[in-house]
Amino acid sequence: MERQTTIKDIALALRLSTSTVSRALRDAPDVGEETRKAVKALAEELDYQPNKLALSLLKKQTNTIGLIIPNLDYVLATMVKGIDEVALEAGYTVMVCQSDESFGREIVNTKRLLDSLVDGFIISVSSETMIFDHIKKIQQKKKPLVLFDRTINSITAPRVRLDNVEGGRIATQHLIDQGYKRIALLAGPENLNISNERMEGYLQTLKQNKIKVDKNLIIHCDFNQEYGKMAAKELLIMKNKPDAIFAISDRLAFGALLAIKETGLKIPKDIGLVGFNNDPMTKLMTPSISSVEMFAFEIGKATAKIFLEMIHSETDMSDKEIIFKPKLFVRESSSRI
Amino acid sequence: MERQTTIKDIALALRLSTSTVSRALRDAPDVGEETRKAVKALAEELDYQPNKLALSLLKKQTNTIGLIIPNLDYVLATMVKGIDEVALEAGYTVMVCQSDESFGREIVNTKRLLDSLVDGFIISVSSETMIFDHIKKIQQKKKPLVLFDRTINSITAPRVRLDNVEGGRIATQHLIDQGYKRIALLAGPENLNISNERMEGYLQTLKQNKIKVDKNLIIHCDFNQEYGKMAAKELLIMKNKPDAIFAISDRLAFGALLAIKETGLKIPKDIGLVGFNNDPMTKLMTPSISSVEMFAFEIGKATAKIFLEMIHSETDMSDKEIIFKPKLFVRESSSRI
DNA sequence: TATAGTCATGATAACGATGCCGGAAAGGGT
DNA sequence: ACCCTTTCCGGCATCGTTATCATGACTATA
Repeated sequence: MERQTTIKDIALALRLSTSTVSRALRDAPDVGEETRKAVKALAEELDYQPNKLALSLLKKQTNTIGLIIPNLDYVLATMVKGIDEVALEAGYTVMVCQSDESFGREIVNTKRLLDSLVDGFIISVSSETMIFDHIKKIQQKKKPLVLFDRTINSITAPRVRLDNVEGGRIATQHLIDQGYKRIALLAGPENLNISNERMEGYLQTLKQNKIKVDKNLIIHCDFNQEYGKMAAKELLIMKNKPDAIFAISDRLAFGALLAIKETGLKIPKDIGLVGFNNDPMTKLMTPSISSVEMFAFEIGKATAKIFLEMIHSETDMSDKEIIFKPKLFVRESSSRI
Repeated sequence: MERQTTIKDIALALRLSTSTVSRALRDAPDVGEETRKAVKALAEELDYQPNKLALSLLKKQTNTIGLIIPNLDYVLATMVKGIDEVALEAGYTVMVCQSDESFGREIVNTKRLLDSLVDGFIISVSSETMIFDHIKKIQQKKKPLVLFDRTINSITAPRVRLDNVEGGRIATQHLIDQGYKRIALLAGPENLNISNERMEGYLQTLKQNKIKVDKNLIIHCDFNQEYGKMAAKELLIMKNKPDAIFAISDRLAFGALLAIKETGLKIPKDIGLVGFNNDPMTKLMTPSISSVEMFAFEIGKATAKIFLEMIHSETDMSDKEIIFKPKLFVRESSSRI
């Protein structure tokens, strides 16, 4: 590791004080025109780069955002891209940590990021997370915190998310409109808000349409193809089996698709299927799968913007909430009219 | 942002010097048993966390790895996971930057990471990158550098990658074994090693099997479903069209699958298809797509391990190269015997 | 009893940069 | 000739930590 040229080197070479060099480089007013030029020329020549560590230590600011996410699937990767784009633009670097859906790792991650003195946090919690002490600790230290996608009600912080209830609603209503009567729900982990909200939309819509809710048609499982397939199989061997499945995530829908194919049922004639996330893969499946778009990239960008606002303004934003409206993309898997 | 408790606070409270406190906390030998206990107790009480910035400044070491990748698709996300796991274990934090397949952004990213004084770099280049000055600059500064997946021949640095020639070979041989005669190649961007190596395997295998190479059957395009679909269409409207397609990545294969379906050709009877990466989605397509597994997670882990070795040992490792052997997973899209 | 050798601790410099204060030199006005 | 302002620059403290050296007290040894 080569020694970096420092302000001191320049000062020494030019017989100036470090103060003057510092001022010259930052275009401060109190510097003679000639010295300024000389300093800049030498800095250029020696490829001088200010040492960010020294600056961060002094200013108590690292220009770094700690981002904690449960995994890197299509949706999250897209959100990360949005966050990254806005953050970079504003001169911030993002440190991404995957909790891998594990509560323990999420805690370790927050601790590490806290230790490395990030300026703040952007978090989407793991599916295991039910205790929030680690998140409260962030707030105790008065670090800016924004929650996104998988938000938490018991934490007071700005949040950016989809209107998941509405998402559940439009998906369910669409299935009803297509004439499906017994609509099953492949729900996600029970403690996640996004699961419960989408389920809420599902329940509301059934009620509005005077369809009785059958609890046997609701199955909770982790966001994973295999589990999706198993859960769907369970549904399909029921005596009074569903004629449609609303999967709370496309990955579950993919699993369900496999299960349905194995039973030999025809989609969308015998059974309808709607997913969630609008993963590009939904278009490619046979049949293509209807899905709810959640504008992941936009959510990412909005999240980063709020974070930056929080950093730069002093006003309390803890009750700020940005909610995106979902949009259903209808494809073959649910078009039988 | 709350003021963190420092070593000075503890020293002041206990009427000790900062030196003593520092020693006590680090379990250095020259400290009285009682003072050590007192210091540790107070540190615990005040929730003292050593300031990493100050340490980094002093030690000229940030325990941070700069990771530059072209995107976050399935393969890269998996590799990142592998890198992350090993790095975290060793006390390193990874700063992930996406170049988004753009040469310009790759340069900006290296610059930023260089500025933030990461301890070294792990890079997989963008598909646009053909000039490597920014990478050479990293080496000039004597920062450890490991290339992975998409490696570069003209840069002397340890690399971890798949045996892509072999990957091309087994895919092609498999198609030949299944009786396909006119095998087309959906190649990636022309300047990427992985493209050319997989193509090399394809060409070698054709020759070994005494099949004449038809250049019209080779189409280069970016890693993107849409392009894959377009390219495949081009192939399928040829007068003397292929009876099999080997796509250099699963995303291209997905596109090709769509194109084939639109023409009404039957897979695998009329036309065979093999992809690359063994994306979990290949299993879910109808028909399921044969694909070459590239052990992304293992490549990620190996990459991080080499990086750590480079950091910790002084020996020159620039000629180290770890090559993983690919494995073909045969599925419906190419099983016609 | 003098001397060397522990042991526990303190003082100081250093990492690289900035911010504040103070001072010299030059110039202008009366 | 004096004072005041402006211009330009240096010195010092600071951020939080560790490393090195110095110091003082006490113990063991001859």
